[in-house]
Amino acid sequence: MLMARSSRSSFAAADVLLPAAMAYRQPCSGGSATSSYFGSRPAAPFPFGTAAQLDVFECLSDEGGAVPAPAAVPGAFATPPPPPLMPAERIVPDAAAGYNSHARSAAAAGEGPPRRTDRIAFRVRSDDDEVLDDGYKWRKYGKKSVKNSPNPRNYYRCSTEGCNVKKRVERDKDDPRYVVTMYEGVHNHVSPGTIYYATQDAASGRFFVAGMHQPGH
DNA sequence: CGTTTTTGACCGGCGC
DNA sequence: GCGCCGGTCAAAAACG
Repeated sequence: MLMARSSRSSFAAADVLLPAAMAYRQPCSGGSATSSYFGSRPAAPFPFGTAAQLDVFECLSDEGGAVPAPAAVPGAFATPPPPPLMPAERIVPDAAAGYNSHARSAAAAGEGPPRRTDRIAFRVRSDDDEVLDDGYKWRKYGKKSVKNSPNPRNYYRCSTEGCNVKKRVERDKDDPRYVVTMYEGVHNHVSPGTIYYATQDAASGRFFVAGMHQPGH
């Protein structure tokens, strides 16, 4: 079967600015593009452009459920999954519930204290592509149809060695124009296509994290 | 030729 | 205990 690979998401009109961690995806040809399962049409070179319509519907952790958006990383490394900088436009209870359920299972699976994981779910407007290209390189390792959705759920793992970040992607059952992406874990490396650096404002002491695409990469 | 995708099987948790 | 369900594995195929 011929699969379209390395196609990129093209999203509808922008509503919300994307978090810095994912806002700048370089259109580097020939590599490191997030693999795509459903997408098959040519897409914009910049999947996000400057922004995309995005719903961050919940940020979950094993410690106490919903947590506020992760603080910006005041350094250049250990870039977290795309942090929700914007308030949720809409809560998607089913998907969040499913994720909570999984969190419980994961915690119960091992003995001892529940492991700390960072879980974030996004809901992104995407008419024709399933995969949210966030600058990391993902390897698909599973696909499963889920009970309450006509759409299959796809499982991805960060293909960088030693990085155990996972994400699952499924189309919103209530509104097929949206794609729900759930991240689990924190990358222990920099995005392959992106350099992040931080500068500190002398006056306020605030850090500004910027993403720049690496020249020639 | 190395990497990624595909897909059915397998496994563990949970509810009944 | 059993069946359902979601998540992962792994071998083969496909792709660049």
